Amino acid sequence: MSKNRNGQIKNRILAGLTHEEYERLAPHLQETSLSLGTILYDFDEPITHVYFPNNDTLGSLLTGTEHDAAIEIGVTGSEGLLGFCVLLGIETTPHRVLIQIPGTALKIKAAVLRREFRQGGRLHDSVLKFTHALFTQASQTALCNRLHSVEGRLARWLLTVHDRVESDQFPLTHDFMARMLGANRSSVSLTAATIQQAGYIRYSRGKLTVLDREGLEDTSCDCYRIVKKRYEDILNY
Amino acid sequence: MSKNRNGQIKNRILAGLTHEEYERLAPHLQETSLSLGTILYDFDEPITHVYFPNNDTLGSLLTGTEHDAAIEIGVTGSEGLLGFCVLLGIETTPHRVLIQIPGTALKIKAAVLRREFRQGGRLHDSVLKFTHALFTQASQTALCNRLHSVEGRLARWLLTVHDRVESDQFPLTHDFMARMLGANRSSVSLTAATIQQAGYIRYSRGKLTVLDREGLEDTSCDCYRIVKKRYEDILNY
DNA sequence: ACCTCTAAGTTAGCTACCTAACAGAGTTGG
DNA sequence: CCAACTCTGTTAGGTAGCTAACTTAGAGGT
Repeated sequence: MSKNRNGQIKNRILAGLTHEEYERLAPHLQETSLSLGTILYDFDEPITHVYFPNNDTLGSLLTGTEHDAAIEIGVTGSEGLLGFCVLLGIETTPHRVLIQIPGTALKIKAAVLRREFRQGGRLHDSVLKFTHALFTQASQTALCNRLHSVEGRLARWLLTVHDRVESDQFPLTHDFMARMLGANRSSVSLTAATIQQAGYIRYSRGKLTVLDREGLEDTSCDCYRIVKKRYEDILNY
Repeated sequence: MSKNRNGQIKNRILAGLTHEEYERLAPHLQETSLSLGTILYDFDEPITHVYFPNNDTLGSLLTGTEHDAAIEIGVTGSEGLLGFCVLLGIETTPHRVLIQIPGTALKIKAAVLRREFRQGGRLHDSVLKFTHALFTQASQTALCNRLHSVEGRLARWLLTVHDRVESDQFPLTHDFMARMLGANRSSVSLTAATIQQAGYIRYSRGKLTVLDREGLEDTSCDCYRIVKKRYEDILNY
């Protein structure tokens, strides 16, 4: 259990709580492992539990319609929490949340967390800041989806994922990336091949390795840099 | 001044406050008229004042980069407030906010509003619900920008604007719509002509009239309906 | 009545990306 | 070791919407 000593808490929101706040929540936090592809929440479903990802885990927030495949509007790792919107005053979520990089998280009942949130302390403030950061991510994605090429978007996306996991290698197929980006699988294959030929990444049958972040940053559209800067400013990285 | 009697308050957040809350804020609220094209906030600028639009006024939230023109990620009318993110724990905004339909709003110092927000009453809860609603709007726009045609997006956008103003007619040029949608002006002109020929709208030199909402709803992508439903659920319309 | 501006109509040519295949290569399981 | 499956490579053909013009038409000012 990553509890008790603050240094061992792998989630940044939990790590930022006061001792008293943490002690109130600790008895209710339960370490859970989240496997690849798990759908934690789905559109308009009620949220009963909230998850604080550790720094090996990544969740994707997706938006959809009845006729379209769902596409990603943002990702959350150990800098935030999954299911945040249950704290904003409504019990359902407008997003599907998918475990993109498997790992562990601390799970808590929504009602318990809401009670602590209502106290208005550090938890409250951190959650609102995180919400703000995630909002900027979604906003920038809206622009990016409209104006930027598959190549720029793919590089941005890889950097965003890489920032949130411990390893340079993670499980990822072209098909999955295409679905997240709302692009065609063949377009992603062509683009990924280009990026691989440039030596920035290597991949094979669902395992992707980041080799050259600088190269990816040059390939990415500006959105990566913009969102990263805002995250730093808002969350005091 | 739309003060004192609750029935006269044209902004839904203010109208939903308790009598005590409203009385605390009232001395600090100042009615202001906002003219077309005013930029209330710009990227990464500090927010000193927050605005509660009356139901004749509409603000656009834009996202941008250095190299691209700014595009819209959502709109806010009398259901919300402009400058909400100053309440989420950081003084700057990631959005440019532009007055799209001119009208009036109640203006208040950010510091005063923040103090009331921290009390944790109705204002607090309403602002968070509004934030949630706006988040769903931005998320859906991210999908819409990626997957839907100019025609669907334009119809969606017209309905979204129309929902938030009193009149069927409002000032709007093709060029402006194109910039909001992140589309080309000529594409918008072609599409607008089609919609006009169908009898759903009429326009001339910057004045647009909505003639047939049902027609527009048929032309729009699903995003309009989805976001409208979520707004109703979240804000209890 | 004329000039100037801004809004909207229109067109030709281009391109990034999509759709829809099929092929090959690695991986897993019986 | 073979079958079945998953992941990636690749290609041909189509198209929505872009770029970049030029044209036409109201509206306002002098």
